Amino acid sequence: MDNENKYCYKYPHAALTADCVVFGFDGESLAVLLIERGIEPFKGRWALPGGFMRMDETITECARRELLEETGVDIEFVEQFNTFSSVDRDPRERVVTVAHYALVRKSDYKVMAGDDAVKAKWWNIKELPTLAFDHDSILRCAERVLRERIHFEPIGFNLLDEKFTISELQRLYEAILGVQFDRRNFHKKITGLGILVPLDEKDTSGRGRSGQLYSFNEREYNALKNKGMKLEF
Amino acid sequence: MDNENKYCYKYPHAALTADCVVFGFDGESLAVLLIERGIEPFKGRWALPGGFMRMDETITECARRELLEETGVDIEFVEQFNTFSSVDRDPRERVVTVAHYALVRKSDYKVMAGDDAVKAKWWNIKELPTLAFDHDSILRCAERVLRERIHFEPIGFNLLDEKFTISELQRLYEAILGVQFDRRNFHKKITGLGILVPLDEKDTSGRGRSGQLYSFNEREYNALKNKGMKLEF
DNA sequence: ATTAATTGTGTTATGATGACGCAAAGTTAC
DNA sequence: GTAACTTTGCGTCATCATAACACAATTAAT
Repeated sequence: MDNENKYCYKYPHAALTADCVVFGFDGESLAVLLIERGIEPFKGRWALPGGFMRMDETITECARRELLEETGVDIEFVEQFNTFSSVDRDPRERVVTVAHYALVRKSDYKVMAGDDAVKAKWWNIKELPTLAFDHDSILRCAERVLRERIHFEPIGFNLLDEKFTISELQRLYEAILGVQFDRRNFHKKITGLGILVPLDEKDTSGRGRSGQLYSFNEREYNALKNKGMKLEF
Repeated sequence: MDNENKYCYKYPHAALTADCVVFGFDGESLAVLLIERGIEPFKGRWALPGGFMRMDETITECARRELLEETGVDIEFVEQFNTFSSVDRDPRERVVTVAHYALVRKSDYKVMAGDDAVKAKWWNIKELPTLAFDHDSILRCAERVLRERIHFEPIGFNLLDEKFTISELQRLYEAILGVQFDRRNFHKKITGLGILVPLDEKDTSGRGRSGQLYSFNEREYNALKNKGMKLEF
C-alpha cells in the first residue's frame, strides 16, 4: 500500500476547500485581499486566500484559518455565499470550494504573506489582475452578493472606523453600489433609521465644516430588527 | 489492500452530498417533499431527498439526480442556498452537504419512492415530522431563504399552473410569507408590474364572479430586468 | 328574482423619496 | 483679520408608492 495515500474510501471523494473574498475600505475605494501563489498549479498567479478543510473544523472555520495562515489577517466575521463545483475547476483533483466573504477596515490589519503564499496584498477593486483557478468568477459573484446584502444587513459598518462621519459612510455605500447619492437625502435617511449614535466629537480632518462623528450601535440595531421594524439601507 | 476502500488520498477527505428542499403548492398551503429512509443511519425516519456527489457532475446536477432517483421527481430549476458542514452531522463519516431548494406545482409530479427511500410523500409545511440528520435546521433555513428571495425573483410562478388567477397568486404569496394582503391592493400592484399576460379565458371554478386568467411571461420579465427596471413583488 | 360570494376599479390619506435652496461652521489664501 | 472657498446640517417641495376603504360588476346557489 502506498504510504503517501493512506486515507481510503469505498467511493471517490472530492477535496473540499474554503476560499475568502476579503473586502477592505480605505475611505475612498474598495479593495480585495489577494495572495500570490508560491506553488503549482498557477504558481506566480494571484488568487483568493483559501485552502483545504480539515476533519475537525467547519468550512467557515477553515476559511478563517486559511486566511490567517496565508495573509496574517484574523477576521471574526466570515460568511459563506456560494459553493463552486465545476468538474474541472482544479487541475490536480476534483475540488469543490465554498466561497466566503468578509469586510474589514484596511487600516486594522497588517498583511503578511505566509504558508503557500509568497506575497499578500490589497488590490483596488478596479485594477485587478487575472486570477488563478475560477477565482475571477468567484470574485464577481462576491461583488454581486455584497451589493445585494448591503441593503438589508449592516455589514458595511465593519468597513469603517469605530467613529465615522455620515460622509464617510456615504462614500462607502457609493463605492460598494457604484452609484451616487444626494448628500442631503442620504444624511436624512441614514440618521432617520435610529441606529447611529451621535458622539460628543467632530471630525476636524476635512477642509470645510467639521462633520459630526457617529458610532454604530449594534445592540440598538438588533433590538429594532427583533421588533420587526423594517430596516433597509 | 482492502478492495472495499480503493479510493485513496494523501489527506483525509470529507464526503460531499447534495440535499433538496422541494416546495410544492396545491392552491391552499405549502408542502415539502420528504422520503422515508430505508437504510441506516436514521432508518425509518423522514429526511430530505439527497445523496453523494459523483466525480463527473456538479453539486447541483447531483441534487437533481438524487431527487429523481429517490422520489421520481425531475425538476429543472434547483438552486443551492447554503452549505452545512458541522463536524458531527452524519454518524457514518465526515459529510458536508450543499442544500438546494426547488419550487413546483404538486399536481405536475407523480411521486414514487425509489433507491434508498421506502416512501416518498408531500408533507404540509405546518405538520412536519422530526427529520433525520440536521435536516430540520436545513429546512428552516430553506424557508427563510424562500421568504427572502420571493420578493426579488419570480420563483413563485413555478408553483402555479400555466394559467392562474390573481387570487391564486395571492394565496401563494400569503402561504410563503405568512401574512395577509389586501386583495385589491395586491391586484393592482401585481398587474402593474407588467409581467402578467391576461388570457382570453376566465376561471369559472369558484363560487362568485369568475376571475381573469393570466400567464407569467418570463421573456417579458427578463426583458424588463435587463432594462434595469426595479422589480419587487 | 334574490342572495351571497367573488372580482375589478376607483378614491383618498399617509408616508417615503428625490431634487434642490440656503445658512452655519469650518479651512485656506491674502 | 477678512474674504473666498469647502463642507455640513437642516428645510422645502413635488412626486411616487402604499394602505385602507368604497363600490359596482359578475357569477353561482337558492
